Amino acid sequence: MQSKNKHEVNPRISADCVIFGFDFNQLRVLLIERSAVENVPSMMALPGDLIYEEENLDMAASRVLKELTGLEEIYLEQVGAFGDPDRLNKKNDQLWLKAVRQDPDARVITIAYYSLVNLDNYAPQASSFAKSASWMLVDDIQELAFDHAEIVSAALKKLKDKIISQPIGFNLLPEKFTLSQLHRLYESILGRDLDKRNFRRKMLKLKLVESLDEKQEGVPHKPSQYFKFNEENYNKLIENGYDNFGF
Amino acid sequence: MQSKNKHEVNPRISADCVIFGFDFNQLRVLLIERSAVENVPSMMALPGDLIYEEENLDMAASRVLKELTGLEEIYLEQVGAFGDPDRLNKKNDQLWLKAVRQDPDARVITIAYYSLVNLDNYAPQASSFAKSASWMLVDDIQELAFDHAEIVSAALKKLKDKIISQPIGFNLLPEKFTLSQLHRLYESILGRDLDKRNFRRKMLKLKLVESLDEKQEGVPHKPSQYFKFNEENYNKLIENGYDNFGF
DNA sequence: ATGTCTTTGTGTCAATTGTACACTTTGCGA
DNA sequence: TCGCAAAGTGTACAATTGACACAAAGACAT
Repeated sequence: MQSKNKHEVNPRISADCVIFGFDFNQLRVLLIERSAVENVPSMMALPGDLIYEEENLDMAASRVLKELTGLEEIYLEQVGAFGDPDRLNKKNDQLWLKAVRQDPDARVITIAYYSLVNLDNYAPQASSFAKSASWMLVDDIQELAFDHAEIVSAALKKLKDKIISQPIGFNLLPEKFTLSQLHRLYESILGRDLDKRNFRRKMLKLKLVESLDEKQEGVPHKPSQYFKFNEENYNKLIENGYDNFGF
Repeated sequence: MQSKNKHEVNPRISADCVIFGFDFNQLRVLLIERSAVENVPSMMALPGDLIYEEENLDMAASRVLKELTGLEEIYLEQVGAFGDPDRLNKKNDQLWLKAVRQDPDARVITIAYYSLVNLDNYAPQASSFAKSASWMLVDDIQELAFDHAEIVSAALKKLKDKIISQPIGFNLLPEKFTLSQLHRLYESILGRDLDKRNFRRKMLKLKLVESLDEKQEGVPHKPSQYFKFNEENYNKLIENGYDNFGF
């Protein structure tokens, strides 16, 4: 590395979080509403914050997550860094920054993360940026503030890649769940239909799920068996070098 | 995002490159020698530089790559951001920074990239940091400056994941190559043996390689057929949603 | 010219995995 | 008791994987 010269940039660094949740039917992302200012209407954005001095990048992302959802020890994975010089330069983004920020022209490089949370555990927090957070359907997301739509796409792509090689989907479900729910979860992440029988066969053969002595109650149809994730078998599988859950 | 407060950090941002090459037998990484100062012996490090004002992250990595190798339009992929507050705090790293840098205590967050180059095209450049660059065997890399060993590991992991789903390995080879070379390339990246016949069968069935009317000459054994990568068929394959080259 | 050396290049068979597909079961509620 | 809605289940065929061994080509040395 070279010593400092006039070309070098002195940017601010933020962590932005793509927080995925699953409503038992569709995949959702927790977005916050960026306030309206003057002629700029409000707009959805990813939660995020600048990184603190004593923090590493993962800690910053965890902090954002905690402030917004109250959750800790959540599955979290880095998506990557987004740092185009003009990533904050769309017209409305500029107007908004000028109205709100002390240094609206500062370059901001963001480190993006995605996390998987169980919607049941989500309790909206009264943090400064959580004024109006909402779980948007991934498929409905249109325009977002800054380059956040691009970040969501990258996060989703990463999630798709990951979920076919590691059963991280369990993080989106409660401890007990039905195979139909798990099936629907995989379909909604991958964006395509999966054969029900083949899906079940695979999950059961790998022994990643374990049947509980409990069934659904009060549903107007045949009640479903509950299952739980078998972490022990999962660890055995990956120890033995198995890394393809292949859908 | 919130407005600035005393906790926020004002780091410098660099791009570091893990440049992979293949010597037809083993996978190598291009490292530079960090100069010795006072009581700190010289040490190998990744090439990198701080990011300039008008540059995006990919451009910074390309620039580092060009300055060191003279190469442009090279396969380049982001590994991720490395930003632990203490990533520059090992004792020797601190001493070195104090001897060399104007602001040795500045926090530096680095965006790591890996790139794949064809060793034949490599011509050492006389850039400021390229004084003594050398292609080290990946398997021989021991201690590196800062957290660079960790970055190399992460890059290699990413490369392994990628190469089994996309045939990016061709970037490490000249235009014409033999199937044995390609075979050995996959083995050296994945770190395990692959059955020769099964490997050839798969590559040929996918039509990713195309036989040329040319054979090796002057080798003291049966000469090998030359092949080239068939990009057209590759594009057809991925258009049709095929994403598993599966080794 | 003959033999040796080294690497290339090739086929088959069994096991596993993927894929397509339809009907019965269960419990609720009308 | 009937209808409804989702759960749960098996089979047959195709495709892919994985294991395995020997002949062919050319260079070189004798």
